[in-house]
Amino acid sequence: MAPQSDRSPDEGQPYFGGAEDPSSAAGGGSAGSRGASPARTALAPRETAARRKGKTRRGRGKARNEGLLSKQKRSRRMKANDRERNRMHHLNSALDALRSVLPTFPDDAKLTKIETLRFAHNYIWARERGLERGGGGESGQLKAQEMGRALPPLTR
DNA sequence: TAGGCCATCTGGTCCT
DNA sequence: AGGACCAGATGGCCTA
Repeated sequence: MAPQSDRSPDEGQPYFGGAEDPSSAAGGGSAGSRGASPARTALAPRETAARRKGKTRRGRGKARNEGLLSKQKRSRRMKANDRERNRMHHLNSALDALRSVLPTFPDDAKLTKIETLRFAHNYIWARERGLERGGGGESGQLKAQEMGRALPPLTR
């Protein structure tokens, strides 16, 4: 995974002034393919595509009150944005770490965020059950497919 | 084209 | 005062 190094602090360009800010990169995220569907298994990360095109995710329009904000307020906002971005990157890193220990089928399938959380919950649940039954050891190693069958209440 | 997923921005709230 | 956390809004990318 690529923590913050993924994006330089400079990329947190202010957008107060303009609608489109080409200098800012698309987020250093994840995403791509999703679980079960075989068609979505080996896709290039979305961020790459976004960057290639030099697209930006900037702009919400809402508080785009150009120049109305005081300099101090603006700089505070920019800093807050930066922190928020980093915070989310940390969160995503943790999610990636979680993904990496979960069995998926096919192996290279990438779970979405919500799928990762739900699957982790199910996985823990299933393993606990396995241990309870004295299976322990290798029998506790559930395959992703099996996980799909014996799912606890929390599924979608 | 619609729907899903995601990154980012933003303002509010709570905490230190 | 400033940082962390959160949820809503927005818009881009991708797949069916």
